[in-house]
Amino acid sequence: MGNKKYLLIIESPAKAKSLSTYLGGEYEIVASNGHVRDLPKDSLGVDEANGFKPRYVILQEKREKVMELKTRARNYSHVFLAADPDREGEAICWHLADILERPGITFHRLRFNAITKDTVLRSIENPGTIDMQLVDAQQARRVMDRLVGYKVSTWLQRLLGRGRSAGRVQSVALRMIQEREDEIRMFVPVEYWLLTATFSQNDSVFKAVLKKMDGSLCCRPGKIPRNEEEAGRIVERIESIGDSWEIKSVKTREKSVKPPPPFITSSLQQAASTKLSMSPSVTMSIAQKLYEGVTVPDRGTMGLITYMRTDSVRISPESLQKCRKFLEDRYGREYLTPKPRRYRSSKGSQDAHEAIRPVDVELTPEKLSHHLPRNQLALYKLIWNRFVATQLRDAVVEEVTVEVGGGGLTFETSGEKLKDKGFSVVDKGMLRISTKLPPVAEGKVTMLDYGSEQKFTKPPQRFTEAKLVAEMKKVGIGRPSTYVSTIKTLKNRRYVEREEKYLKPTELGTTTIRLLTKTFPHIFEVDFTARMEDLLDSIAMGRDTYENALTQLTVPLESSLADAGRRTNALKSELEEKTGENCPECGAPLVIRWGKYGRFKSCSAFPGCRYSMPLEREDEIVYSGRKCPRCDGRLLLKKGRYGKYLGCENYPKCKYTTSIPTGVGCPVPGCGGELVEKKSRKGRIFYGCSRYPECRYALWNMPVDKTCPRCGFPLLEQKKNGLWCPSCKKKITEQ
DNA sequence: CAGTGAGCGAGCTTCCGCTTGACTT
Repeated sequence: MGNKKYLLIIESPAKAKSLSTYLGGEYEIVASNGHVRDLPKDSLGVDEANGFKPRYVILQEKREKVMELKTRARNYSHVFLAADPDREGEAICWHLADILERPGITFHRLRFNAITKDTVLRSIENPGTIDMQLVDAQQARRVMDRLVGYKVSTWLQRLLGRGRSAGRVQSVALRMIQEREDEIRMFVPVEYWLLTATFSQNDSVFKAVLKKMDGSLCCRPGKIPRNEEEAGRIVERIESIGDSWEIKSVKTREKSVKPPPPFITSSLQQAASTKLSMSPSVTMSIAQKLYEGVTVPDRGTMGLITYMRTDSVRISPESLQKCRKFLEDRYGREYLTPKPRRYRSSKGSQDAHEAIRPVDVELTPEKLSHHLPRNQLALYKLIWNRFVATQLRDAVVEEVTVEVGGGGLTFETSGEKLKDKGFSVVDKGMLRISTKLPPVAEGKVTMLDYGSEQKFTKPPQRFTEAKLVAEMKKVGIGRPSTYVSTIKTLKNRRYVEREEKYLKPTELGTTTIRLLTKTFPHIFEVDFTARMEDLLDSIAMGRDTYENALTQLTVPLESSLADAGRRTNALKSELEEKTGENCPECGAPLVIRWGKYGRFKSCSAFPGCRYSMPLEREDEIVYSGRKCPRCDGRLLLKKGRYGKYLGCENYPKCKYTTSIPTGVGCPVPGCGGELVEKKSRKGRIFYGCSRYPECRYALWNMPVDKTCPRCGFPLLEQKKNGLWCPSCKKKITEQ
């Protein structure tokens, strides 16, 4: 205390640390660690009859923190509240002021959206007051989520057992996963054929695809040829043309490619997923470490990146200047864009933070390479590259399109060539270029070869976690701080499962979302959140009131709830599957119902009769008549933490387990084992020998049908080395 | 790149959004 004059409260401890370097000894800086007060957990906490008045309680886990804040605040008559300059931040400030209020204390609201000395000092010279309209908008958001969440979850639990949940965000996310699944299921592949030919001109050889026949497009879905017969007829026509093929045109077109915008939470998760195979949750925890900082020799401990939970692509002017200076020194002025390239944030963005960028461009990934763990370095590099690329000039790609004609048929091929590296000078991988074409010119060509290929249109892919986040961001549900936890909730509730890296709905998930969309058609759709956001904006702008907006928003909810209440029993019996069996105790029909742990067989006379029986589950299915090699018991298909496996029926007497056989023998000569499906610690499926650890043969994909040219040993396919012989311990290059 | 296992249940837990450490899953 002593020399301190003011108390300043901010959300994050890491920000508190940086602030203390800018503000002199007059300020005592404390972090609130996010929200400190919320609606009570164990009751609705909203007085609907009284203007939706909320009742708040101190968060259990923040009791100590609030005590600390109160004690500290006692020493000051001026308290600065510096939570993020957005809706949630405003509410945090108001809750804090409400808690710390006492005679003789004055609160000042600070708003800065980048932690630089300039912005912080400027905002401290012009402090404001708490914006109650913005606070009301947040309260309306909070209360609406509570009303939807608790009321619908309670109803859902009557149908599907305890623990089930529904919410404005999670249920729409589940719906997106389900709708994608439905599309895949409904998908009808369309057959089409590609007619290809290889041509040569002087020393150049290239492959082209038939594109037009007698002036109309072909070789694509819905066009001719649609089957083998039609393809055959075109092949005949190609043959009849003989050697009168000619390159009709060689067109070149230059296109410039802009660098992608700097990272925000969702795009960082997406890029880390595709380029580094990191899940969104892993990405966020690594990013958190980079943000909190690492110790760099000679520079002490410092945060390496700006805040990682952001939806803004804004870049602070200071860092922009520094970045451009750095790039000028490194690559020369000509590599820079003439004017700084700026990006505009999308609609619905709250813009409280900057984009995710390196705090100091001078700290290049190379400089840090010995001070960071590998995964942190990889993520930092991704962020650093993406940031500096924004200030570099466009790349230029030359696209060459070649048309070969003969007798009414036109073949086409194209290739790309990099004319100007532009921004990709920092990382080649930022630009994807298709293959080059050899040099050709208009005039005669020879057809060396031709053929036809059967193709089918492909169904859309399931969402990866990162793709789901990208989609949520696109439609405006969820926030940077909640993307990961929403997915986690869907998994915890057993609504979705991960298969490989893709999300798919479980039976429970499908049942749940069907019930919800049917019963609450206006709540669990993307438009509901959009409408809510519009109303929240109106509150913030003073065009509407808290109570009015909530009244409007609860109309569709209440009418659906009333309807749901009336239909509960009907829906409940609809969900009950008949078994055709009768209860052994009372003779009433047996039905399948949903319980806490999934479906089970129950007497329809419940609660009069309490007979119940577990369903025959997957783990009770005998797996293809295989016997346990230790005790001759039957092997059962089980589901464990690491996926499916086979276990002996005599468990726990016999603890034999093995993985799922593939029916393919182990290729190691004289081994006699069989390849089985396994899951690595990271969850990836691979195939290994059933005689492990005596035989250590293993591979990522199903056996490659190749043997070592030196010793005849079956080859492994390795990501790093390609084909690799485990016997010679050498990399094999294919001939 | 290598592990795995319970016998319940049908109404009292559930939401979204801010932040990090917390110990026993």
